[in-house]
Order: sequence, then structure tokens, then C-alpha cells
Amino acid sequence: MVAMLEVTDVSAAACCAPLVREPLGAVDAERLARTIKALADPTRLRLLSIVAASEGQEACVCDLIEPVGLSQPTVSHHLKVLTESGFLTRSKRGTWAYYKLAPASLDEIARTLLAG
Amino acid sequence: MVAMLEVTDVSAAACCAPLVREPLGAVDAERLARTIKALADPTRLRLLSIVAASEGQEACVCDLIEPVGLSQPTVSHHLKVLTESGFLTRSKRGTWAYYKLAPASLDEIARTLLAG
DNA sequence: ACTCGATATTGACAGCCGTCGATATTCGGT
DNA sequence: ACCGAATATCGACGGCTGTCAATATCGAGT
Repeated sequence: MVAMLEVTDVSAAACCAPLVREPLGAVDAERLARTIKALADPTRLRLLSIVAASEGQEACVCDLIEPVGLSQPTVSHHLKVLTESGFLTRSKRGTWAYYKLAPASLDEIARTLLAG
Repeated sequence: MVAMLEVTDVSAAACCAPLVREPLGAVDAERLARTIKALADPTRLRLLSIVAASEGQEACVCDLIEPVGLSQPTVSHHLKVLTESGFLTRSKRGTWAYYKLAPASLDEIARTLLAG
């Protein structure tokens, strides 16, 4: 069985010049768009804000399912997307998986959108 | 012929608390996601950055088609999306349509993503 | 070892979205 | 009035994505 290594930009976030400074190249635009796309979903925004508002900016999956009102696989899916794009980090403790806000990630795209 | 009035949130942008402060409600999340989704496309990011880097942060469609390398209808479509979500404003002068950066729009989502 | 509970993965399906060609509209010039 | 140029709209098509049910995995306790 071959280990199918998914290449994801865990590096997260920005990538480039402040957006309004100089024209974005095709490659940079693609990268930035992929990161922003991870935020462009109501469920993921809610998950992110719930995690961010939790103690230590950390929450386990079990605490997230009920608030967003979706199935457990769907929540797991969204958490994966947020983690792979660098907005959350995952740590497993016992049977539970805790997701924590990656502090710099939001600041970074925010700074990219700003004038500079 | 009936005038089909499309109701779009020209108001643009943010909508709510700073995202990491308190859990986002379903309605707010939907609104914010719709705005962010307008940014979550490489072509639209490039268009936005080209416009922003132009003289007076303004450019006509004819100047935008060649740089992004897509068809004129597609470029028009993207400009419409950006305009309807409040990131650009449109003004027609003669045969030409000029799109201009809406100054506060980017700042507003940036501020929403930031901690507070 | 077995079971149970928490989470992740898979497969399928519907709806959305980016793209294009064709066409409509609108405006300036002749 | 007509023609041509710039832009917008329409219709279609393929690919992506959010969702779920079913199933797999993994860890803890008995």
C-alpha cells in the first residue's frame, strides 16, 4: 500500500505582498485564494469562532457538534480543512481530539488584506 | 418587461463581532461567509490588486482583461461579484466602465478577522 | 481480548461556481 | 440612422464542495 502523501500548505496564511500594493501574480493569487477559501464557509467561521472563544482557545470535537447542528463527519471534515490551511492545530489527548486556534494565522491574512 | 431587482448586500463587508471574541451566530456567519467568498477566488484577488495598484485605484475593464488572461465575459462576471459584495464601485464614463476600490471594504473584513 | 465511545475516512449525491461562446445593450462617431 | 467598439447578460457545461450514512480506526476501561 502506497502512502499517499497529500501536499497541503500547512504553512498557512498570507504569502505575498499586501494585495493593494502591487498586482498579484497568478501563483500568489492561487495560494492566497486557497487560504481564504478555507474561511469562506459559514460553518467553518462558526467553528473557528467557537474554538477561539473557548478556554485556552481550544475545544474538542464533541463540544463543537451540537453548537453548529451538523453531523459529526461533517464537523470533522470542516476541522480538517481549517487545520490543513493553518487556522487550527490538532492535538489528541486520550480519545478526544482538541483543536486549538493557530494564533498568527488570522492576523496574517488580515495584514495581507490591509493596505500595508 | 419587469425590472428584476436583485437584492444584494452592497453594504459589503463585516457585519459582526470580531470573530474570535464570541461564537458567531448562524445568520452572521452566513453573511460574513458570503463576503469572504467574494475574495476567495484567484482571479478576483488579481483583479482587486490590479485595480488597487492603478492610478486613483481605478481601472477600466479593457485594462483588466489582458492581465488576467481570461475572456471578457468572465472578467465582467468577476467584477460584478466584487462590486455586489462591496469591494469595488462602478462608474461608466462614455463607453468605458471604470471600477474603483471601495476604500473601507478590505479594512473592514481585516478588522473582523483580527482579535479585536 | 472485548466492548464501547470518540473521531476519522469513504462513497455518494445535490447544488454551487468559474468558464466560455453567443448574443444583447449602450454609447460615440460618421 | 448606421456602424463599430466596449461592456453586460444568457445558457450551457464541467468541476468543485458541503452534506450525510455507513464504516473504519483508535484508545480506554473492564
